[in-house]
Amino acid sequence: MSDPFSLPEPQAPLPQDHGARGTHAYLDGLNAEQRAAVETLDGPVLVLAGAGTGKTRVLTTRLAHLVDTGRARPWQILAVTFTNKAAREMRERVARLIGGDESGLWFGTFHSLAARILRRHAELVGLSSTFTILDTDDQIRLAKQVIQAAGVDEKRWPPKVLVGAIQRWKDKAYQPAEVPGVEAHEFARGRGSDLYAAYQARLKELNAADFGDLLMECIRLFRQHPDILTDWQRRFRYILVDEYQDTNVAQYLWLRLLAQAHHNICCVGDDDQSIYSWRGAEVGNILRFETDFPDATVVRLERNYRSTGHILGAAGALIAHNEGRLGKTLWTDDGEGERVRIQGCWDGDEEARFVSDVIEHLRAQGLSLSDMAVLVRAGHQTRAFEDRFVTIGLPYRVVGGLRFFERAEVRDALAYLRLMIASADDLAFERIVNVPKRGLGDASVQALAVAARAEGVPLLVAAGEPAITNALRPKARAALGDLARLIAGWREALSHETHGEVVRRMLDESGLTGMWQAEKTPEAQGRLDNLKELARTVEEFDSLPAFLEHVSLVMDVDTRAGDEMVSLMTLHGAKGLEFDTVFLPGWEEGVFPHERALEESGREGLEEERRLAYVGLTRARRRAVISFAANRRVYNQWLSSVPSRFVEELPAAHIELSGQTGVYGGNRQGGWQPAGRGRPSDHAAPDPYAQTEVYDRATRLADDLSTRTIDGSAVRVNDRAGSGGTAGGGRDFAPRRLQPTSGRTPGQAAAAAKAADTSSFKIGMRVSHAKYGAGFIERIEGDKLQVVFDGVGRKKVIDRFVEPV
DNA sequence: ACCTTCTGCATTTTT
DNA sequence: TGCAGAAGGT
Repeated sequence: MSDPFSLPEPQAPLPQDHGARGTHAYLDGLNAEQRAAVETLDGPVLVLAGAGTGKTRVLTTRLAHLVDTGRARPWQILAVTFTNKAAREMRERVARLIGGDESGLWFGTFHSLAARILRRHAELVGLSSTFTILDTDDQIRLAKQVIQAAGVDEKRWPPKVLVGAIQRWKDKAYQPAEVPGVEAHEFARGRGSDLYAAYQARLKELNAADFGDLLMECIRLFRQHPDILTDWQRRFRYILVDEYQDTNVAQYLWLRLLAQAHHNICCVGDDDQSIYSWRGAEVGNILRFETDFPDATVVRLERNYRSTGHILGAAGALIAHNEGRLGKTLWTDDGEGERVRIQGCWDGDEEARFVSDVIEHLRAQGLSLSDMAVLVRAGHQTRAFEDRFVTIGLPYRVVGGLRFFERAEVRDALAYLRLMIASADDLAFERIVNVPKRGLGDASVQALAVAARAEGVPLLVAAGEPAITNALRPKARAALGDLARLIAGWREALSHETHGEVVRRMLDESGLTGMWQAEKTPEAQGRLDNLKELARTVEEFDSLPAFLEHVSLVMDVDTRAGDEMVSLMTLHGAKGLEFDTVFLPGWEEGVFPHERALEESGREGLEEERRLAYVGLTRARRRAVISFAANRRVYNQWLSSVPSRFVEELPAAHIELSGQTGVYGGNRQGGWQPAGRGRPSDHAAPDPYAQTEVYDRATRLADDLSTRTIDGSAVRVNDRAGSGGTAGGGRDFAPRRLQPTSGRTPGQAAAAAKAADTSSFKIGMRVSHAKYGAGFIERIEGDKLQVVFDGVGRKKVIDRFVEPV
């Protein structure tokens, strides 16, 4: 990886055009539309690329074509993606196409590219080129200080909310003075923009930028310094943008500034997959494209290479319920394939059981777990599936959950590193001043802050100056002095030791390692491992600043796919991915579409939810399985719900209903097999679509619950929904709250207690599990064990999946 | 200064 | 329900 602060390379003579159209091998196999999108090199191009229509191929081929025809050298091309993962993948594919010379390409996310530009000219926006990029924690801490300094009640106006408001303003590229009065009024009765201004001022003092600043300050730079803008415009002769439907106003302005001289901008997007409006994305940017670039060529990619006919049919019919689309109809040459399966379940547990049954069934047919994914609306929904998968020992991976660089212990270590690089990073200092504990509480830090402010120096500098800390207790003075000396020592060591060595030394000498070694909790080992991993990762970078830059901008760590595991992730996280089999649970009114989306954004919100459903369906290559539950335990309460309206919107011709027919509509189906596979061998797992067993159990449960714990409204829901002949109880039924019970029924509790004796496992016993490794038993309930695994934490497993160690 | 208890709160999505 | 942050006790 090259130095993040380096300039793009100077221009070099262009190679000759390799010849007439069509002689380029990489163009073979493109369809006519794709080819048009690739070969229309000059002028603005808008590619409306439906799901699975070869969008990435078009983008990468176009990049290769630009280089290959000699229109531009790699470093004259700016390629912008929405995620780091997309950038990585595309870079690799381009490298393959153009044979390795892709290193000069300016390839990355909006934020990383903007940061790169901003570093070059940081002084012009009041920063130095070594400015730090704040994470969310830092932002909130800073907002809190600003709120306190302004004497605003932080109970009524929480820092988190201010950060949210500032972020939204920055998404629209509003400087503090530009925030419209109405919006400024949203926070603290009109003080919003003042607080925003104070926040910005503080950022400059800290020589720091938050995420939104990267773009907004870059725009300010371009606007205030036309000569600099012109340089960059000349530099980037061609611009490519991926996922254009997800760009916000600031990103749009940024692009427009860069492209307005030559108009060689190619944007690829799909209005039907716009799912980030809540984060400031403007679908309108797609519509505006043709207004701002009147001579734009518009190419539609509608031929789908991913999914079967039934899946496309279902998805297409669903999305057709949205208004105000640009309008595309995906089609395929492939066969119809299997219909989209729709399964009603009694409750969330049954739904998880159902999904895991189907997965095992498919696995028994020889399908790979890595080709299957469960896509949920909200992160917490993965939990029910995790519990189930752990219970039956099914390997899975949660994608996009806790991220490495967001763990507390990693952030602490990073704060130390930041201080080694930049003394002025007060936020980092505050984070670690008492981590590990060194007897420096609030009082001491406050006193230090006062003294530092009086001297006009950063906290770290003040801590190291006895003359400044003389007002503090001797003990605190000594502790601060030690801390400052330690950090100074590491910084000095950077000049003659490798940064990897220094980082390892820092972990030990700071006491971070010792702190976690001393901790007896089961998680401690995992945290120590993370710190080791951090030190190892640091060594992959040329320098500490380069590493920190990477951390701030690329929060993810490449999760090794390909393992034999089911993927579990949110619908948002699944954008851009594809799987043979996709499970879409939780299709219930209130959950999906999400109640809050409707409350907050009305019809717009609904349409975005529908696009999310569309994204989910179109992830599937061969099989999509939708499910919903009639009852769900939310917190402490039972919530009864009706199927999502999206279920109803799927045309009968493309779907197949099954299961839970007593609650929601006709039982039309017996068993099924995956299409195109061999005959069912001896069923290792029961065919989950032959649902009589589940149905019986559900009916028993229904009787049980309605007599014991559910009041009349639940029975009404069941009756009403059950009388309908179709899937879906209708959009008229609002979710109904049922009488809360205290966790479980008395019968269940008694049964669990009784069963506890019969196990051969004992509390406190060490056991090991295929996925989680070793741990000790904390609780026993029948055949279920609650085990605290080392480095993983508390999990419930079934006893036959663990062995005594 | 640190630890415990308690309350009160939220539960959408994240570069 | 379960966590995070605040208050209160030692």
